[in-house]
This record gives sequence, structure tokens and C-alpha cells, in this order.
Amino acid sequence: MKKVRTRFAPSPTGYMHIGNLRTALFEYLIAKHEGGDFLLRIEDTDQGRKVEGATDIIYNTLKMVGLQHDEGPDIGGDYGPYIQSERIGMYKEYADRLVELGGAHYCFCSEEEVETQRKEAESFNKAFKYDDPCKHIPLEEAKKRIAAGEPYVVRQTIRHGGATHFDDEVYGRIEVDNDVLDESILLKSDGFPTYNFANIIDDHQMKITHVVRGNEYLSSTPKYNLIYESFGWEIPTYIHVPHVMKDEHHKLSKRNGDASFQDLVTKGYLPQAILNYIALLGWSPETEQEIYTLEEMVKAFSIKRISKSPAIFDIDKLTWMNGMYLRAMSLEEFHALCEPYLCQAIHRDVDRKAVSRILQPRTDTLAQIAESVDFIDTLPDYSIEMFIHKKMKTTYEISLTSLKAARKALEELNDWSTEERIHDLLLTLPAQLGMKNGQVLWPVRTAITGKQFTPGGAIEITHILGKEETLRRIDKGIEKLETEA
RNA sequence: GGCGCGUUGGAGAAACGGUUAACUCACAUGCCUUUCACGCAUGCAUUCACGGGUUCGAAUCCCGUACGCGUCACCA
Repeated sequence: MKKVRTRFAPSPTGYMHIGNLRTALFEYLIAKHEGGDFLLRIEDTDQGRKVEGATDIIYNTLKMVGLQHDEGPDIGGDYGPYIQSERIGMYKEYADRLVELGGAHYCFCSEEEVETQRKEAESFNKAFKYDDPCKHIPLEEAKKRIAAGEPYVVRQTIRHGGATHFDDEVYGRIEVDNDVLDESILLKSDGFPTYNFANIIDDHQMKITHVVRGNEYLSSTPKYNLIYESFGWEIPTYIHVPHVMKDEHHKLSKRNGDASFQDLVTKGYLPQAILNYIALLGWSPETEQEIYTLEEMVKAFSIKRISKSPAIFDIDKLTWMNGMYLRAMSLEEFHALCEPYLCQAIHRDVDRKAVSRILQPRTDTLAQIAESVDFIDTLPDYSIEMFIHKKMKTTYEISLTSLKAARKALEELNDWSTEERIHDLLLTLPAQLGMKNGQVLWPVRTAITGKQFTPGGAIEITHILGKEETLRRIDKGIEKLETEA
């Protein structure tokens, strides 16, 4: 069997669209599942859309998620160049050859002419199909006009009648009447190929065996096959994939302000979690496993289990999955990820690793960190009503008593090096006061954080804040209760 | 408008003609507990867009309808 070769062929637009990344993932998985090659090709035939630095974003993204390509512009390979604009000369040759073979013709119609006809057809709400008079120009005459410097394009020639079909790996057999196929432009007047054409030539040249792309190409694929046939080339295996949607009506797209891969990363999502999550959009594993390493995905992937219907991108599930990844880490790994966020959010001298430890079980995205630890630097101005907690059975009186007792006990404690000491000490109080644990600890936590919810409880936070600051905040709480209650 | 594709709960989805329609997220409740979270447990589609048909039996096969998406560029 031939070695499987897939390609990721993005155009450098300046950001990595989630849908595109998923396509890259599928391409990678299909190739690697069969021990094949995954290559990267940059499709920059549209010079008007060129964006500076855009290719670096592509390289960086693939690197971050671990989708290592076997051939590409940056690493070379036997079928280069891997940047379309560097292959320009080639396309013209093939276009000329296709004309000789009868699969295309030279067209001298002006863009305006065609446009006028289209507008007219549209005003009648009629399907427009350009009936190009140029296809009847004898080849010799066309060549003379070209030699004379007349501008031209190369247009695909589609004969009337009949139908063309192909078998898609996910959608099955697709058949389209030739008469609805457009005679589209293959080579533009600037000598650049259109996407359609460049794709076919490149895929063939690079020996691509499996073409993976969005299902918007489903209806134009027969057209491409006609070209393959004219050249006498082997038609690749097609895998059209359903779209990743923002909601039931709209595709996910940067233009609508939807998140790109890099946006998600800056929002605190892990590249691996993102990759894992998008694998599950439009593909379902055979087992109930949902968390996969890339290697596991390679093993589990099957084209047969790609879905036909579009999938809506659900940030909630990504968030959950990101939390799973965060919690599965060792404290060291997690802490290393938190450090930059902690350094930015906390200026007080505290044990940041202890902070990471209480954060780990309750952090879903790294970007939440700043907000959840903001109380460490400064005690917010809170309302004394916060001391009342129904479930903890606290009142102002109980809170005041607890705070005073805690303050006294903590003042006498000199060893703040471990949580255990604080824990043991504080837990002697409820019995002494004839209270429940919560009646002592809730007021303490409230006084030292000023927040309704915090990562960690009274003991952990007391330990992190240190003696001086803890006592200061408890005093503040006592004062508030005495004056405001 | 022509053509192509799709339609299982709020989201991702399983099921490949055979009993109570998996599983995950979300949501709700309970347990655990010094808050929140984590973890654990329970609940959440009498029904598979709708209407016919085939069959002893259909989410699964057939036909039609509706709705949605895509495509019809010298964009990719």
C-alpha cells in the first residue's frame, strides 16, 4: 500500500482559526495513524491578502500543539518548494498542458464583461453559469493573441451533459451534473493560479494521498476530478469535514470576533487541552475516553468516525477539559504555569507555591487566577453582612467572639511555618467556645479575605498571609463588627 | 433560484432493524466540607425535525415535507 501523505495548507491570514487547526489535527492524525507523512504547505497565491508575520503564527501554533510536520517550508523536503508563491512558474506550464489536453481553454473575456452578465442573471434570480465564447476560439488563434500580448486567463472547459461523481470518505458518494459545474478560472491574468488549480497541481506533485478540507468544497470537488482525469492523474481520497460552528447558524470565524487559537491561549487555555477538545468536535472515539494525549489520539483516530453534521464550539466544555488538564498536573508543573500570573497579581511577599497549591483544584483557566487571588495584596472593602452565613450558623455576635478568640490564639503562635500548626491551634477554639468549626473559621476567613468565595479556607489563607497581616485584618474585622453591627 | 449536504436533550455525541435511546459538558439536588471548588451520588430526551410507507419490530431502511448550512469569485 502507498504511504499515506496528508497536507495542511493554510493561507497566511495572520491568525489560526480553530476550524483550521482542527483540520490540521485531522490531517495529522490520518497520516500518523497509518505511519504516513504530514506536510505543511503555505497557500499564498492571493497576494492581496498577504499579512506580515503570518507564517510564523502557523509554525508557532503547530509547534505549540505538537503537530510536527515532516515536510514544509521551514524544514524542507523532497517535494518543495512548500510555498505556493515560489512555485508560480510551474502552474502556467500545467495550465498550458491542460489546454492542450482539452481540459481548459484560454479566455480573453474581460472581468467586467463576465460581471455584467452575472449581475443580469442575478437580477432575474437565475442561476448564473458563464457560457464562455472563448472556448470556441481555435487554439492556434488563441496562441497568436497571447503572443501579441493580449491579456488572458485559463478557464476550465466542461463539456455538456453527463455527471461526475466521487466517493467521499465521510459523506459517501456525491454526484453532480456536469451542466451545473462552473467553468472557473484556473490561471488568473496576473499569471497566478487560483486556489482550485494550485491545489490540484500541488497535491499531485507532493503525492498527497488524502485530501482533508471543509465540506464547502463538496460541490466543487467533481470539477477538480475532471482536471485530474484530463491529466490522467490518480484521484486522491477525499475527506470532507463538517464545520465548527459558533452557534447553529454561524461558522466560527475571526471576523465575527470569535476566538482564534492564540486568543484562547491568552485567555489561559492550554494548547494541549484545546487540541484535545477540538478533536472531539466532529469526531467521536470508539470508547468513552475523552482525555487524550496526541499519541493516544493517533492510535484511536478513525476516518470512519468523523461526523457529517456541523458541531458547535462549546467554550464551557473546553473550560472543563482545561481544568482536567490543570488538575492532572503535578504541583510543580502547575505552579510553573501559574508563576507569571501570580507574579503579576501578587506583590506582597508570600509563598506563591502555597497559593498555587490551593488554586490547583479550583482553577479552570489560568486567566482566572488574578481575580481569585486579588485579596492577598489588598483586603477589599467588604460589608459586615458577609459575616452572616446561614449554613455556617454565624451571627454578628458569634463572629465577634470567634474573631477575638482567634486573634488571641494566633497572636501567641510564633511558628507560622506550617499549616498544621495553625490548623491544630484554630481547631481547638470551637470546642472551647462551644461552637461548630464553621462558626469560628467562617468569620476568620471572611475577615482576612473580605470575599464571599476564596481559594482555600481560613487555615490555608492565614498561613499564606503570615502573622502580621492576618492579625491586622482580624483587627479590622473586629473593629467593623464593633462599630457597624 | 439550481445543485450539494445536514437535522438524536441547552452543547459534544453513541447507537449501525430487536427489550428501559450510552457517555461527557452544562443545569439541578444531595453527600463530603472552614467558603468556593475538587471528589462522590442522583436527576435531567416516554423519544430521535415532521408526515407517510416497508417490517413481527425503525432513531436506524424507503418516499415526501419543513428547516438549516454550503456552493454557484481573476478569495482561499
